[in-house]
Amino acid sequence: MTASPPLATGAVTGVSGPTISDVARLAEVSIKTVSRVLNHEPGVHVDTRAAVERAIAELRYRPKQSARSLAGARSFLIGLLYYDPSAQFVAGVQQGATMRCREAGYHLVVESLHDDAPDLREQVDRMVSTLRPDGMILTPPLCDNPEVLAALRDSRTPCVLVSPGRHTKDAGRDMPSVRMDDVHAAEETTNLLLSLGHERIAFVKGPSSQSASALRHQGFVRAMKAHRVGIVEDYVIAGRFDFESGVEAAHRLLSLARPPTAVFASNDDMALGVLAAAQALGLAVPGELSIAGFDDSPASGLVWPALTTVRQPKAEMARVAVEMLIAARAGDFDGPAQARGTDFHRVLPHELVVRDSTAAPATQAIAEQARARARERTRPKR
Amino acid sequence: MTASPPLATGAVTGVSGPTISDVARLAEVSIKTVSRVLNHEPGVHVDTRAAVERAIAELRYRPKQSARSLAGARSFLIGLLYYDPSAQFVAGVQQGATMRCREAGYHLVVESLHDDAPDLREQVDRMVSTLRPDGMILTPPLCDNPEVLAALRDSRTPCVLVSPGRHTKDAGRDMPSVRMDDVHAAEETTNLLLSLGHERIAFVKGPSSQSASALRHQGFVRAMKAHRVGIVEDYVIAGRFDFESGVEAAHRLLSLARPPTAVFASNDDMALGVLAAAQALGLAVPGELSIAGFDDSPASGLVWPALTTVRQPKAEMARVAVEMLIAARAGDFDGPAQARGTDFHRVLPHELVVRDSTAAPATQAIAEQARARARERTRPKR
DNA sequence: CTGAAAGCGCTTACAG
DNA sequence: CTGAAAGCGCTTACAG
Repeated sequence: MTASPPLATGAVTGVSGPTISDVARLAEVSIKTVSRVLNHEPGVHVDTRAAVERAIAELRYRPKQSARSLAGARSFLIGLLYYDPSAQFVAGVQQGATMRCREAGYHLVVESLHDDAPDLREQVDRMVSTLRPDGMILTPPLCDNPEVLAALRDSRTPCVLVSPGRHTKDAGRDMPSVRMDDVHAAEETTNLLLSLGHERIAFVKGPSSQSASALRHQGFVRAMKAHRVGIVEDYVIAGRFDFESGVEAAHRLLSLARPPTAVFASNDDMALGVLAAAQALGLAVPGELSIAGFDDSPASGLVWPALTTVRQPKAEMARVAVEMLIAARAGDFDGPAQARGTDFHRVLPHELVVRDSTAAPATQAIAEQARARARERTRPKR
Repeated sequence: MTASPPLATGAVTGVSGPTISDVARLAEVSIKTVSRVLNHEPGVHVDTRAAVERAIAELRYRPKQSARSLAGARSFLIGLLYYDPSAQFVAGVQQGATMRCREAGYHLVVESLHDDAPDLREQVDRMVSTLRPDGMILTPPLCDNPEVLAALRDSRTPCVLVSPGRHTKDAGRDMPSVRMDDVHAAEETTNLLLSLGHERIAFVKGPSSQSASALRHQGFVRAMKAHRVGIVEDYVIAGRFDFESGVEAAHRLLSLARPPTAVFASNDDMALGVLAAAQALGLAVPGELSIAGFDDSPASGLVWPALTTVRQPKAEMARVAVEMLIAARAGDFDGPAQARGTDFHRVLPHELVVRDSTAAPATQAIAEQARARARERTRPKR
């Protein structure tokens, strides 16, 4: 009811901002033409386009996501589903995804779901049906969860799986994916140890529930066989991808009559456990024991000595995932299905990060002596 | 044009799902009444409400965010702005925020912004005007960035600052905040070292650009003064909150004629650096040197010995932030301003995590000897 | 190359 | 306690 204060031309309600009509009025065209410019549709005269763009800039106009979403087929929202929030892996993926989304005018909605929540399907359903995201990015272990995949399939939401695992019957074989080559990376890491002169190389496996475990072990075996170096049964230990199981593995390995000169732990948390245990036992790393990890977690570069490890292309995988999602949007009802050509399943390059925890094995005498010392200190776990 | 196949009652287009009209029809009420039930408005007959809820359940109906957002004042979207994606701090905040959002029927949109991007304001503007989030959560250092704060203030978007720093003129003194008591936490940590018998306690400061630095240092000073223990000037080193500056600090401290028996590094990354350096110099931790950190980063529990540190209530702060945002929504135009009472600035309890890197100082003789040994090995940095 | 009309699925006043 | 109408700000067919 109060008279509005003098405002710049075209200014509207101070709070809700200019609309497409304001732009149309200023540019002296219809809202349909503004819409065409907004969506980069072809068939707009270059002068008209310029006029509209000028009006948009002058009014600082931004189309409202909710209006576009309600009227059209796109929501400009991409969902990221993950389980362990503290996981470095997710942080890297999220970083890549937000960057690529911003570039494309999309926004990233994140949801942390417990892998075995009773209402998991319900939670996924709710997100999809209320938000209508244009696509979903799934990280392990959710990208291997049949319940989650089924919910998403039913909703016809385009998905991209990042580092998915075993493709069982219910899994996302029919869904596009982005991954790195775990087998090859593990092979390279093993080759590094072999090339340093190690022959007594131990391997600490991950849990069988995670697909990366088998792949990394496979790479280890392949490299050893290629170099005709025997794999000692006692040198292959089952771990759980956590620090504690790395500690346990180290105790078992270092109390052997003939302990290994190098340990390849198939993720950094376990490698950190091996390192901690070795140091606690008085072994010098890498002088008396070489250790390699996998993941390039932040901690791997913060310990002493810094861990040799494998860097996963986390952000890159996410960027590619977002691109696949945006490309697959609209038009094709069965989304990804038709893209099933060359790049339905993408594999991105990784990087072997050689740092300070790996070196040539000490000469026989010194090494034996050191390990004997360690063995003495090893007490049976209670 | 083709005859639709037989479908269950009320079923609509397979892909877009049921609408509020479908629910209204099934419950034999108007859509307005369904809307009332959806929004938990009072003044709906209990029987009517029950009927509507039954219809909602039967149809598995979910209101569409975009339609609610376009028609109403809420978007059911909360934004989280952060800078460093790998930071453990952000991961904890995000975890708490997604959980609380889910409980409240909201969704979390994340945006990673570079603190000194040239188009920072533009980026914030774009997010706010296209998404119209009901609120924004800001983490350091963005919550202290005048440009970001100005953009948000202009857009009239309710904000909550998590762990904001110095309240300068342009800062968010007028915005609600959630934090922990850094001063008190640092005081407690110092008290722990003092109670173990340490008197020669060094302190590694953070960069002056970060507000936590001064607060933690203040807590250290307060504890030392309270116990009438002198603060040796050479024991207070300027760090940068990173691993490398921890290493440097350790080298400086351990090459002193009279080195400290304990080091309180004011964040974990620096404490990890001190630990690595000490171990590289052959010092036993905590036997010959006690080390305490701050943050409870994942790495702090993965090293050997595990670091004594302070756990910040990250997820809790985020939960509270989301609650403040939801509570402040609608009605009050100046949002948070009116809540300025008891809980405009909330302080949440932290936890001192005592682990294995702190112990009583070794007896004078042994300790001196150990440090002398270390001193010999210390080489001047080039 | 451009536009007028209808409609997406809700909430907001307003009326009863 | 309940509902009919209008409208949020866009895109979708469709027409010219």
